Amino acid sequence: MIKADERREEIAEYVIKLGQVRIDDLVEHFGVSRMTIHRHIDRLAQQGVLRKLHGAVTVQPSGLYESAFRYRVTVNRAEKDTLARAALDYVEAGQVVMLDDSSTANAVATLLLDVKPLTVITNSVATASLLTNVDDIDFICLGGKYHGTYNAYIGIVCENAVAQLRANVLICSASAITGTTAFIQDPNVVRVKQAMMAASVKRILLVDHAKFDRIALHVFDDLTSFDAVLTTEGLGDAQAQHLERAGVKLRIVKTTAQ
Amino acid sequence: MIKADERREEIAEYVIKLGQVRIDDLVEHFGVSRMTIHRHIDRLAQQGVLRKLHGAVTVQPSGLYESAFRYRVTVNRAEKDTLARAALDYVEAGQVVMLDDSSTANAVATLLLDVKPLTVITNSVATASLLTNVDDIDFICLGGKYHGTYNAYIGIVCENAVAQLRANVLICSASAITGTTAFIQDPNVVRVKQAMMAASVKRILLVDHAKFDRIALHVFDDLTSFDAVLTTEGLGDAQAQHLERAGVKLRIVKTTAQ
DNA sequence: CATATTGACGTTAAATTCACATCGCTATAT
DNA sequence: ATATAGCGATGTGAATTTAACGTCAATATG
Repeated sequence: MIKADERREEIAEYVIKLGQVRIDDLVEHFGVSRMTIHRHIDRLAQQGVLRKLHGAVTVQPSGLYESAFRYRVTVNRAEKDTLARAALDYVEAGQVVMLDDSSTANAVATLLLDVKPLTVITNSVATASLLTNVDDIDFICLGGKYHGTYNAYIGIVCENAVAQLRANVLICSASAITGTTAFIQDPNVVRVKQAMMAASVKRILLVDHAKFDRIALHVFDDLTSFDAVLTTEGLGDAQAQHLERAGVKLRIVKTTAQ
Repeated sequence: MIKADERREEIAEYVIKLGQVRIDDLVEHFGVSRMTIHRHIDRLAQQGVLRKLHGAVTVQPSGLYESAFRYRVTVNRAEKDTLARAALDYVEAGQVVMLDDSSTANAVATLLLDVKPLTVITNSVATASLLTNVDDIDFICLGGKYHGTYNAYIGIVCENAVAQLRANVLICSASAITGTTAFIQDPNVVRVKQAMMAASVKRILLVDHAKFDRIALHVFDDLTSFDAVLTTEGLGDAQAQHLERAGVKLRIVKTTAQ
């Protein structure tokens, strides 16, 4: 288990060093079976470190080191993946999808690689580097002032850019939920997200259950504004019923053992 | 897929070396069918590396292939560095600097890391990843539709973003120069660059001498619109004098042996 | 008109996935 | 202490999918 993680890290470093490597080279270099290499790079690709081609793997275009070592940090990855997979139900090929700068939305982006063709819009740098140079995905980056804390572009430039666009569906997250209100910590981020809400026909909110009964500094929006609020198991039945009575389109996604 | 990539690279090198090659020669030289050669060069032409004639292929006449990211030749690296170093004379700490998506401007960005504090604006993905998370550099990314050929964001979203900003100095490049006119291959790129011109107080153009006496599809601007036009040694004296008489603020930068 | 180019289709070779077997380790019960 | 059940990582070979290329007919070009 630890050994596999280390092996993956070795593979990632090797690929990052060479930029692009053939699968057979990896097989030879690491002296394991082709199947094992596939399993490793599948996982690395899912984490957004590498990209799988046919017969070869490449590194993600930008943010190399960062993403190379980010895959260790993976907080709540299983829950994020679960939510992300469920979010795919709201996306169809050919649509315009807007993603915010949350790590949950980034998880959705990795899955969107299989829902082509698609136009994707985001202000997240991590998501941007996932989606550049993907065939059959038109990618539009929302510019703005770079903010390292969020690894995203925000500010008035970003808000104005959003206002010029329209998406079929917005997939986003929030910092905290209390009652039927979603909160965000940073006021500038709130403005960007609100602009995204206004620019999207359908709006999906992804929040793991741990975000409930907590507050953050700024009000983002009411849960009833969303066409679906997806959360993970662990929300009390009473609370779930209360939300549904208040008109929230709640959907509790069961964690799928995979 | 990887094999085809390598084959395409071979073809590109072969054509670049010979300048112009007949399709049948490629068929014979690589020992594959005519259809396959066509498919390869179609893709290379789409990437802007080659140009298709009837029965033959040539290299893209305007040096566009330099910016096709995979084929960005490192031959002119020294000249770009020379120009970039000279461009630093026009930047002071504390200013707002705008950079276009040229590889020359990207070279400037690497040097800007030592001129802090600074605010930098660009639409180049390569430059963006250079400047994120640098202390004392405020970075603003110009969003827009991602274009893999230039590895940059362009389009109307980008133009509008530029229009919201003002920079002390713009540092940019062009595809080709004829007389006192600077050209760019892609019309959408032209619009972004023109917006950048309008948004900057001072404008600096960096072009190596090989760009002179060549044309590209679209007019960018007149050389007299720039506050300085920097180029490398190799421009004829007569031509230099002619440009200066026409009012171009020309500066020929000597290559520093380093 | 001759030749170049494109498009549709089939073939082949290769890569990838899938189902299943094995191995090694750990935890737990006897 | 030993046995053994469980889990994860790995390997194997067949089945499936995908990419690359060639052929030929239809179309476009000079």
